[in-house]
Amino acid sequence: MTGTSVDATDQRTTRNGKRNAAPERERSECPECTGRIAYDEEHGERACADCGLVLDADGIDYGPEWRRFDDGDDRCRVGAPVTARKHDKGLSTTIGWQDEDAYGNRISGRKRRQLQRLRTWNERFTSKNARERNLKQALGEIERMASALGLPEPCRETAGVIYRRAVEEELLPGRSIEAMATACLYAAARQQGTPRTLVAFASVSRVEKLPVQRAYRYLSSELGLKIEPADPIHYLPQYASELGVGDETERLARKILEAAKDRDLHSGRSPAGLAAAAIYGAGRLTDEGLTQERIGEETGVSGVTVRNRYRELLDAYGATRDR
DNA sequence: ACCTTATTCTATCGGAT
DNA sequence: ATCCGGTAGAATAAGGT
Repeated sequence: MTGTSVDATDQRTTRNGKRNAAPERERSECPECTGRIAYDEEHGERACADCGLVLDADGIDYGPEWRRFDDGDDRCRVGAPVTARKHDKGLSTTIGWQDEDAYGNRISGRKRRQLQRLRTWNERFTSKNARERNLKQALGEIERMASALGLPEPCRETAGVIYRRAVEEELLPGRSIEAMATACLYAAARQQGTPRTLVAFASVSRVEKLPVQRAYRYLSSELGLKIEPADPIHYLPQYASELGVGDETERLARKILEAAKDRDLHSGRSPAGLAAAAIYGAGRLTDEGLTQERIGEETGVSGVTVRNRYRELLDAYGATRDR
């Protein structure tokens, strides 16, 4: 398999499957002298162009990190993207199980025996030591649970990355692979904004809830995982389409949430609940005819929570507009 | 490992349009 | 008749010791 024959245009993905786009940096003014803020790519710093005040250091370079030396500026990657979901990052060769040649014809008994031997040895080489086998098992478990819970690919990928870090940091000895794998997936799901409850994980996992909880706590403290509460606005598009509300309502809900954010209504509240309440409140203002019950059905947020939130949200929204 | 605290959920009921 | 708003008690998640 040579990389050069791969169609270049489809391979423009990074390791985690995301597009290679730099996030926009907000253009702002220097708080000291109101000068222009410039971003220094080379040093990863954001600093005032006039007085030199450094606002943000150690930025991440989102640009492509490879170049090509022949003519052309098409800096595509070649080959399949590397994945953290396979214990060997998907780099190793696999030998198909079918006893067929490339044209689908049956192959002779002698060849079959040869293939069988090759498979056996390939297996022995690719997962040679205990550590690799553990990794293989854990990643298999992550895949299994993720499918059971319907978690998307980036989430599984992240879980794999976290698990690898846990292995590197030697967090595994003394605790079950299964619990740790479940905890990794739980963490990844939250990081990726597709959270599931701990109970849901316990139901698909082979271990109880408690060990998973402990493993997760251990993980997040030892690895310093920064898991921030999701922004309620992220839930809006999903909920809006499930409920079939119009663009107008969705836009209004977005405004309501932004107003709420200004007044610190977020702290401690569940993002999903806020999003659901915002849609309900917006629907009320635009006469969408949404009932609390229907919101609850589609979003999994109870009517009580919707009630408690949407009043606060509308108050905040009204107050912000009056100013 | 246990306990505390804030939040949300389920079930339920009275009142309003 | 359906929807809204409120309440009580259980469950949950997260943090502290």
